[in-house]
Amino acid sequence: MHISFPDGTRHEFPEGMTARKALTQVMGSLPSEVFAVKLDGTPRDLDTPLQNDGSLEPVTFDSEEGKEVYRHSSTHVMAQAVKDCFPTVNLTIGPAIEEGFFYDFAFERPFTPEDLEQIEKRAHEIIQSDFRIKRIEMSKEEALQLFKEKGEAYKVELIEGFEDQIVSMYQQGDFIDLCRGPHVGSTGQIHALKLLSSAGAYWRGDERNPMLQRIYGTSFPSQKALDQHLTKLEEIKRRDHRKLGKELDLFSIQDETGPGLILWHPKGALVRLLIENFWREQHIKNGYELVYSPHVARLDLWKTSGHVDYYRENMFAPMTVESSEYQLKPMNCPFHIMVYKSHLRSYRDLPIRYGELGTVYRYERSGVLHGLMRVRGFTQDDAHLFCRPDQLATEVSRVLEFTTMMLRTFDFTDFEMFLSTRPEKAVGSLDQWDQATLALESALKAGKFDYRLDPGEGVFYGPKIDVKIRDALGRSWQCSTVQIDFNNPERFGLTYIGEDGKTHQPIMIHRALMGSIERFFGILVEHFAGAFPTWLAPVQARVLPISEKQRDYGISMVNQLVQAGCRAESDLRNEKVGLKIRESEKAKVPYMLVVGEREAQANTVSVRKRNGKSLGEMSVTEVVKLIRHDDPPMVPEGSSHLE
RNA sequence: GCUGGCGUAGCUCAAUCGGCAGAGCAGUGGUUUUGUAAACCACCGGUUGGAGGUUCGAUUCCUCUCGCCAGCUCCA
Repeated sequence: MHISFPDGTRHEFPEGMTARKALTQVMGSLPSEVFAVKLDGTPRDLDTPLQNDGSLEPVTFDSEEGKEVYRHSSTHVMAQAVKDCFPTVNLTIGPAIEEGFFYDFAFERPFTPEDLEQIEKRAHEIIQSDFRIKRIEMSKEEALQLFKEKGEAYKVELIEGFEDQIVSMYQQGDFIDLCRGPHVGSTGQIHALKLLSSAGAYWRGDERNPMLQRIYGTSFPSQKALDQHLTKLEEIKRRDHRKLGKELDLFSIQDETGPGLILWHPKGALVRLLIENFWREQHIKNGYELVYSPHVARLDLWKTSGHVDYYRENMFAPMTVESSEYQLKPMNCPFHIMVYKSHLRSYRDLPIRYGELGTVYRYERSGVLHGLMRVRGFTQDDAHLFCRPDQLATEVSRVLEFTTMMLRTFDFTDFEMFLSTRPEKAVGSLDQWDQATLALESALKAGKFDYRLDPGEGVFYGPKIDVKIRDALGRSWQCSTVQIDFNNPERFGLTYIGEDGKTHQPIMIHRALMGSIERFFGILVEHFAGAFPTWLAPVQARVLPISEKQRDYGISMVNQLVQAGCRAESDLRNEKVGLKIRESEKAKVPYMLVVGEREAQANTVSVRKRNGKSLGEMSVTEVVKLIRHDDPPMVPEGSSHLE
């Protein structure tokens, strides 16, 4: 039997030798960080017997597969600990997730923080005991018998759903769990484990099923790596846009106004205005025409568009006005369609691109609302493109290009693209869906964008490309979306006159680059930790006189800056400059301009950046240059606004 | 919507077993005239989210309700 290794070597082994022994032989000794293997590319236990020729490579925490195996074993350790502490719990499922793991237990009450402490302590003991983790295979009948005896009803339900007649289990100490595997060799290979939180979760994710008690945790190969992760969690808390939004006085959501409805305070509103101005400018440059549309419309319009049939659960209830029903808009598309329909269109007119910062209202279940990220009233940076079939791929390509340019301007340079295909609840023929999906795919390929498939995640009227961005903490957010729609042109009877003099149906593209302004703004706040780049900072410079003697000089500096187009203000309070600096620092003002006796004499200001760096004395003209330097889109591609 | 936790001054948070609701910051008035992340003094500030109940007495216990937080489901 011949086995090849990642270094390109091939070795011969007797049949049935375990992967562990084979690796040990080849590598001299098995490094302690190796806890699993990949056999022909599939993760397996170290003790998997080798049966045929194939390839073998060691698995460590450094790979995605490795992390998954490691966390999966971690959750088994946690489950064992829970069973030890609370023998009456029933086991359900416990997978690895992106940054850790969870396990769902059926238990008569929620776990308290004290319970978690106790469980974590027990988990550490289990790790100390270094139990060998053994794979056991048995027939479905035997497995059912075993879990029935143990009273593990959920496990029985799971096994009953299996098609295979052979079921695998993993055992460590006296703990045995149904599991596909693979796992690390022994519990001692989990080095740093921490339980993070507990919460309710439904069995099989369905709210009609019983509520289970889920415990979240994470694990790392070293305490240091775990600590780093915990520090990052702290950083996420520190940057929370809800916290910063309050501290920086950007926006509020108030009980009296209603949940999920945003009040933009002057500073937040100014940042939003800057974003929107940039957006409008760029759209005009890119061949879009801007339109406005009302916030309500006759319900009939939404019947025609299909929203009443396909989107009702997300719509506010209709209202009756003069005995006809009106609907608060959940989307902008029908309006743009009506603008298109207001004229007879020629093939020469296409593509037509209508853009609007359109505010929509959607009913969201109360439990899902979250700061600016998930709200009930928000503004989409929406556009609808109407084009001929032969223009479709080009238009999608242009949109993708425009999207990445826009996102780069806001310091997002790391994108992931997803192609979403037909969902179960959908309109239109399969043929139309195939055509549209193909067009999106060709645009992705033309732009040389890497992308992944998201099967069944399309919108009811067509397939889409979603763009996710990665923020400064490596979290990904979905903002941009490009959706093809064959359906609405048909529903609304859209036409254009072709070269042949006959009527044809245009294809529609729905697209948003930032998605929702509210959400995008929230993402920006967290990405920059509240320290907006100078071009977006609500206050770009604050003049700080040392004493009241420089009051007039300070005022004249501010006036000059404002005249030159900078957003500047002064802090003339009877306070020490230390306090003024502290407060400007907390307000994340990019430039602090200290003026005292010396500066007033020399007609300069002393420039201090918000990162604490001093740039020395400068004239106002130089400061203006400094501030205007990174106005978009003069920012060179790929450069970061972050300090 | 569901499960659990929480709701006290503009903000951040105290208040023992049910016994006069308190501090820092912010605000206001004054003193100080200040050199790169907090000068000092005084004052003001509350229907303890709302409604009901138990009690001699409720921030505290109970019921309902609104909102927030975490998670589930869903999603821009």
